[in-house]
This record gives sequence, structure tokens and C-alpha cells, in this order.
Amino acid sequence: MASLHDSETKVPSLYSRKEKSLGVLCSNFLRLYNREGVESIGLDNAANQLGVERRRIYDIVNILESVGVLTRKAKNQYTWKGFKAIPHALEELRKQASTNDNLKMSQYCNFGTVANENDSRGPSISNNSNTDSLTKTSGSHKSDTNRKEKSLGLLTQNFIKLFISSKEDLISLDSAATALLGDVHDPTAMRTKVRRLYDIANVFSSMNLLEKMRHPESGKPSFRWLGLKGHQKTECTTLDTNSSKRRAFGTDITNNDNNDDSKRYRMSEWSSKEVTVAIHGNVDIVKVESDENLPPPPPQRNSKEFVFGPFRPVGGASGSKKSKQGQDWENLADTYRPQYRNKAINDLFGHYVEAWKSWYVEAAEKKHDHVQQTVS
DNA sequence: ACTTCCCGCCATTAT
DNA sequence: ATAATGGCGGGAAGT
Repeated sequence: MASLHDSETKVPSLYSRKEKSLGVLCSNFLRLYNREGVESIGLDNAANQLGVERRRIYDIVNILESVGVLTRKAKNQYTWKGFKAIPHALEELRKQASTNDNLKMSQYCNFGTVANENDSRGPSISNNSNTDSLTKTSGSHKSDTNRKEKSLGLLTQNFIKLFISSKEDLISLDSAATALLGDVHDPTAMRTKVRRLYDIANVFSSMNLLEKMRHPESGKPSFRWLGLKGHQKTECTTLDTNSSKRRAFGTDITNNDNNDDSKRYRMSEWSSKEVTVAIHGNVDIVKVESDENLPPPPPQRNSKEFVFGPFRPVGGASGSKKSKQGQDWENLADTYRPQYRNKAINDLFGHYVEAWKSWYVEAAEKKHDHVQQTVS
């Protein structure tokens, strides 16, 4: 038994990979939580609000935690620290970077194809005794070794260290991967490492911490670390100075959907009330963390066609994970069908620029964070 | 063809 | 055992 009523009416493909990039997801994530009042983030809630699978949230969260924007509080719970925490995190990384001096970032200028692999010198970055809080919860288990060493979080920090301690400010991901890999000359490992770096680079680009550009001479795609100064005093009042090249997240995404016409998912207005809530309603979402009663949503009211991020296969080929509250699936599938998923996506026009101003100002204050639990 | 990198299988680790 | 995390790399979209 299997497919019964499946119409192969595969729409040519209205699917756009770019709309689902980690960069866009990160922008949405930030837009969703970077508001006053937010101080706790529930992963379930985040996944629902953003309309993505859990796995993706882990990616975002791990990277953001690497720069201090978030910290793990407990299972399924993260504490929002905000952009203002970035300076300190970066400072820590800088110190660590100078501590372990060997950052062999010599010339990895490979021209041609295979190129030379004569180096193999320099264990590069392999920090261990991190005073940083990134490491995690209760630990003390000696077993954590290997797994954590390959974590996205650590890779992210090392990636940053590479930039801030390198003489060159333009680094290609290949170079970075080589440096970060130490001496392992394994093509497979290399490819995987590069994949991860792309992930990281994309979210940092969306935060304007990094900028993608082609290297003047070699023409190879590279990244430049913008870090803090990338924004704060960029003269011009509003609007960032960044000239959206081709792939800039944040503000641009708006035009993204404006592409042609057939963009099914009603992105037009997804409920005016929701917009209102999102804009100035005091983050209602924050308190929802507990119940997370957002129903898993089968957005398609028609036959089969994923719209935009509707994962959560209710009964697909894979073993469906049944939700504890799977009572009204059918019910809400038709009768009740709010707009949780890409709601944030529509909120694209919010510029995060102001956020930068905020945290920068507060950074000067260096105010000790006070834990204030809003009444739930 | 090559580059970028989303998706989700499934190993690990926490409960 | 189940749930939460998160490596990892196949392979498809994008250039």
C-alpha cells in the first residue's frame, strides 16, 4: 500500500532554493526575536513560527550562539542576548586567537586545479580549554571529545578567528577549509568542511558580519569580515551602505517574491491582524513557548504541493512523528488554518540596521544583564 | 561543468 | 525507551 491518489501534477517548479537558505532563515529568526521583551526562545516555537524543520533551527541557533546572540538555557530553551552581546563574544575570540598563535594562513593561492599540497604544517586552530560559555551544559563528561570538536559552533568560532587574525581580509572558503582542517588532506573531509562554511558564511552575511565578494585578481569568490565596524558609524543615516550585490539578504528579500507573478503561496497579506501583532504587539510568541500549541500545518488545501516550508510530513513515507496533540489534525487542516509558517517571511522589510545601533550603544554601557522573567 | 548548499537520514546524547 | 541534538554528505538548484 502506498500511493493511491497521487497526481503527478508536479508544478514545473515554483520551488526556489534561495528562499530557503539559512541566510534568509536567519534574517527571519532575528526579525522575530530581536525585539524588546524577548528573552526566551523555545525551539519548537521558533520552528513553527519560521516554518522550518527543527534541524534548521539547530543550525541557526548554534551559529548565533557562537557570537553570543544566544545562549542555551535548557532543553529546548535558549536565552536571547541580542546583538549587544556580539562585541564581547568577538573580543573573547580575539583573545583566544592570539593565544594559540599558530594560524597558518600563508598563501593558499592555488591556481589551476589540483594544485600543490605541500604544506601540511600547522595544526592550526584547535582550541580546547575554552573559557567561553559556548561549551555547554553540565558537562564534565570526558566523552564529549570528538563530537564537540566538530561542532558547527566551534567551527564557526574558528572561522571567525581565522578572519580576525589573518593579515588578509579576503578569504575564500577553500582556503578557510584548508586552514581549519589542519593537516587532513582528505578531499571528502574538505568538501564537507566547505559545505559547513557555506552555511556559516550565509548566516553571517545575512547579519552583515561578513560580506561576499570576488577577489580582485583571482576572481575567486571570497569573504571579507565586516564585524563590528561594518555598521555602526557608516555615516549615512538610515539604510546600510552595503550595495546589495546580487545576493543580499535582509532588505532585498522583499523583491525576491516580487519576481513574476505565479508565486502561489499567498504572501500578499497573510492576515492583517497577524501583521499587527508581529509589528507592535508585544511579542506574543515569547510566552507561547510553553504550550507551543501551534498546530502542524498542512497548508495545502489542495492536493499535494508543498508550498513553502511545510515540513512535518504528517504521514509521508517516513515514519511520521506523532505529535502529542494530534487530535485535531484533520480538523484544523481544513477548518482552522492560520498562518504560522511563513509569516515571518513576509515581514522582510524590517531593517535590522537599527538593531545594530541599539546594541552598540548598550555595549558602551556594559550593563550587567538582569534577569527578568516576564510573567507567563 | 563547477559552485553553492538544502534536505533529511541516522548516529549521538540527553531525559 | 523516547526525545533532543546535530554530524554529514547526496545530489539538485544556481551560475
